[in-house]
Amino acid sequence: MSEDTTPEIVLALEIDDPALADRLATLLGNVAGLRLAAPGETAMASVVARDPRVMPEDIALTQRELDVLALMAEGASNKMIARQLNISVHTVKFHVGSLLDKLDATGRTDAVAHAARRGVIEL
Amino acid sequence: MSEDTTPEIVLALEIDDPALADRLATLLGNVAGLRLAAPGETAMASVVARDPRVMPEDIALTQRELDVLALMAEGASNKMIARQLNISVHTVKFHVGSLLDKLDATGRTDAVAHAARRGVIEL
DNA sequence: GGGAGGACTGGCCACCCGGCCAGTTTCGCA
DNA sequence: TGCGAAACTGGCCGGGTGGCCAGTCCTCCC
Repeated sequence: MSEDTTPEIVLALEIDDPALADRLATLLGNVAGLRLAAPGETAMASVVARDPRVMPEDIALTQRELDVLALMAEGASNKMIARQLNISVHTVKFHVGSLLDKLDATGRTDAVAHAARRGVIEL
Repeated sequence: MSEDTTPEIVLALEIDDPALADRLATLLGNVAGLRLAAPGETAMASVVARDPRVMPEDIALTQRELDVLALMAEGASNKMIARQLNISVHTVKFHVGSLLDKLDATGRTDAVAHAARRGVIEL
């Protein structure tokens, strides 16, 4: 069938590491049906670095901590989280405390930022 | 040098759109020197969707607000921000208030999350 | 010269946050 | 069967946060 519909995928490279970026550009540049985005062009998808700094899973958050963390990322207060999860504010504080500890954060804002950086949560 | 170090690039697909993900998987699956990551495998880079929310600067934050925002994302308290920027805590609160307003956030955590989502700051 | 906006500062105050102490139940596992 | 981990709850309290009021300096622009 003729490819007049040309479902060509435009990919952007967003890689800091020059070496890796170069290799990717070389490899991806020769793939039919795929094109690297021109500077400033709007791409359909991007290739981003998945840096090797402490990958998740070694953080080991409990399910409940994940619940609390997700609501924290929404900007919810302890009171709101308590209401949402049907637990007391004290319990929320308990989980928040564990999160600050495990994520090595100084406060809830820092905790959310750290978690997002490590891919534990998605903003 | 010989290629015993096998510089094979491991790519992860993090695309929500099933159609796009499928096409990418097909295209990228046949590229020599490149491999798609197995589920759970640590990838060197990821292919992510470049959603159309082009993050325009319609938010219009002042330079000072950006300064404060950046430090907020680091988990800094108002006091720390004041010290860092050599201004009073009151002024920091003033800027934080403007930030909450402009970013439509309920608190500093929410503000940082919103800003990160819109690409105003990088975590 | 007068207005508008930005940056900056102060006081005051209700509320929230995080850390400390203490306790309970439930569950899985050795 | 006992023991640890997880989840849950309470009181207390110092300090942080955010919203309100007020004001002073600038600079840019009509």
